[in-house]
Amino acid sequence: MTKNRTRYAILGALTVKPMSGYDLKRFFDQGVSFFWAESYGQIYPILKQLKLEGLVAEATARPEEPSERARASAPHPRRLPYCITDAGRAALTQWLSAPAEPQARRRLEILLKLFFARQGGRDVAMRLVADFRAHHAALIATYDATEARLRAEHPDHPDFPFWLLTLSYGQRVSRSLVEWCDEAVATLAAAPMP
Amino acid sequence: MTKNRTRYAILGALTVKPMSGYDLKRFFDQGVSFFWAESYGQIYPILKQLKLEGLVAEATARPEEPSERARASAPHPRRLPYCITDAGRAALTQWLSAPAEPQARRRLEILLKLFFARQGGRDVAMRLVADFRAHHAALIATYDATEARLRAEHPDHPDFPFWLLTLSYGQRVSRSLVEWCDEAVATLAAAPMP
DNA sequence: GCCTGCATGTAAACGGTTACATGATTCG
DNA sequence: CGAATCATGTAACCGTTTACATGCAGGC
Repeated sequence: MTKNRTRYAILGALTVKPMSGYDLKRFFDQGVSFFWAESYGQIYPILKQLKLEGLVAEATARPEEPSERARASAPHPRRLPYCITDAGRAALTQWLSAPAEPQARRRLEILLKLFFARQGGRDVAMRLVADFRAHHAALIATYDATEARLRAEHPDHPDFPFWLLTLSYGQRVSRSLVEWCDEAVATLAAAPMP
Repeated sequence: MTKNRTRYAILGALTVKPMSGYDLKRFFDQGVSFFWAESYGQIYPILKQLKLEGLVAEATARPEEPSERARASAPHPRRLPYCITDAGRAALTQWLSAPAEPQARRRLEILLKLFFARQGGRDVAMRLVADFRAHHAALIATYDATEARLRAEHPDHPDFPFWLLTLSYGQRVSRSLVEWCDEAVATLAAAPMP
């Protein structure tokens, strides 16, 4: 319907495996946090809504068959996982087919600050760039660590090549930005400042 | 006070030259749109608020001295420019000194789609990447054009080096992403897909 | 006078985060 | 038992976009 992308983030996550709201939060926090984040305030209401629309359903753990009474004995359904339905898969692939909007919000605070950096003086600008450089250097380290872990643990997962691609995106961008920081330091050192 | 960055975007813009709300909108749309955007719904209310706080003031065009009666004869003040005050400059430099938050929102739709791209099939993924590549190739062209225009028209502006730096950021990132797209195409071509 | 564009503004809706409330479970 | 943690949920708030309302200026 709308341009709500959280719906599809959840639907996509449920193609990996059935998950509860809590699981989904962990998935976003630990799995894809560097390019996508969700909060409980989004997850639970939208999960409920997706259920109403029939795009997800309560998972009836096929292999273990938890039995009706076991389920009924839990008054407040704890950790009830959802799975994606056929209709959900259809909605997901339809969204996948639509062109991705390049970037929802263009707000790069570092560039806004640098654009006006002459007002703050050279030292302030230098520290700004140094912090930014350190941030991306640290990001590269985590990307590399994640890649190593992935190659060791899930080299045969069918989605493995796609996971590597998202990591590669982060690695390339952060490497570029480290280089950009070095350029910026040189420029700032040479620029006439108050 | 808060983490409202629009305030500082406006204050910073007013260090370039005094501007009205309309001018500010054009400044963001035409000047820095690739890394910062603002809408009227933000600009006018915050401008009013900044005025109340004494961080900006109605510009009393010093050089031309529009005279009291000329100003009074305009019933609805048309295109009334604001300029930054000393207090405004102080607030701006204070904000500049604070470390920049790396990235407000982490939502890269292209990566979310690619992460689940196996669900959509190879062709869909390929087109996704192709569109993304075309987008960044076009961006690079506009960056290069802007850089050429800047070098021709404002090579002596004191902020010129900083403007070039923001452009360089965009150029480096988009060039990296074009390369990433080529990697992605190769990966997708080789990956086993439904 | 009338139309088009300039300019200022605002109301409503939206997407999202934060902080809190609540109950259930586990373990010392 | 009591404390910590797990898990679900929600209300309030915030920043932002969108769409619209208004009114003035200049040209036909």
